[in-house]
Amino acid sequence: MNRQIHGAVSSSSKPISSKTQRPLSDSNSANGASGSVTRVYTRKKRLKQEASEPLEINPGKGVNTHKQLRGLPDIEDFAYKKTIGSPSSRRSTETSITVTSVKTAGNPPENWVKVLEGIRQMRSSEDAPVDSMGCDKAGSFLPPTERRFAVLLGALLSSQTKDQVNNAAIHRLHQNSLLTPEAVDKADESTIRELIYPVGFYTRKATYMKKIARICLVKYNGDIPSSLDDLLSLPGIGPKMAHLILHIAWNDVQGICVDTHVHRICNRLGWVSRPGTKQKTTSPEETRVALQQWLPKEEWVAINPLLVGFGQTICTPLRPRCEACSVTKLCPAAFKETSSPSSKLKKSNRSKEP
DNA sequence: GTCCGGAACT
DNA sequence: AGTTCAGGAC
Repeated sequence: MNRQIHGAVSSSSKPISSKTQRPLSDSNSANGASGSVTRVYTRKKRLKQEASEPLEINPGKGVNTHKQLRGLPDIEDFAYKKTIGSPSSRRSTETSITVTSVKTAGNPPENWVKVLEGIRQMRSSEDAPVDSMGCDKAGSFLPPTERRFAVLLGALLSSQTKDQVNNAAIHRLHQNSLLTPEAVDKADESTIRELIYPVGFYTRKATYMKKIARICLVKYNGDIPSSLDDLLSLPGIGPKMAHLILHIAWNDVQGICVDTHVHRICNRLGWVSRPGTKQKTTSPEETRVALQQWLPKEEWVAINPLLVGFGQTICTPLRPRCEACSVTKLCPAAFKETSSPSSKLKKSNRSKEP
């Protein structure tokens, strides 16, 4: 039924089931960091200057990354934190911009429309956790700037976390007026950590939240970045979340939000492969680039919730329920991963699969 | 490749 | 008890 952006939504591949919360144990309410809120950021990895070509992404919207970050107090190091735009992501972005004229850079797999329709049908008859929502609904009641910040936080917190837990955490932050960069910047990290618990990796995420809040304040005037590269430069925000945030917060589709489900399913369907080969792609990023080569842009946003839900209910990572799938006739991997007990032995035997 | 912090499988 | 899963940092 409804398929919203899915959001960072339950990235949980686990079949539904509930049971998460657990009382906040005092060992988690560590206060060791409360005094270190303004700690000095350690110098991070150097930007891997592939400085040759000028990067032009999202013209008109983006802020020019490196230069503007240089010389800013405190957050300076973040400018160099990540490799901004690997060669592949660069290419993909360019592709996305020209997609209307090129339409499809690569050859679409046969029957992809039928497969997609089949999956849509299956999805409409089964409920998947992904339907319950994630960061796309975060802060929908807030004014735009605050809503965007809430979306960003929702995306950050949602990974490895059930929607319900994530939503509850966002709710607690809101109750404590901690959904603005100003407030988060002022709050103790330990306070934030306790409020967001038990989202996955809450300690790291509390740290990221503090850093992100400061960056938003200093560099983006209290808003969140609006370009892909600037989002990627935030700690804790990688390709998956960056594209998701762009979609939801800015309604800007620069790329496909590829998570582990999309990655796995596209490979099973034979929709993507390593460039120039027939081998499976080895990372979600590689999958994203390959998928963007041929999938019409109109499908870029919908593909994520669609495949995530499908991956949670039928095309599961382990023992996919091929018997319940309506597109097995079009799937090269159908019935080939019927995990049998001794998965160990099995795995080594089938190192390579069609 | 390991870590993070835990849930949910086998 | 051991393994798998998941996004990102390092």
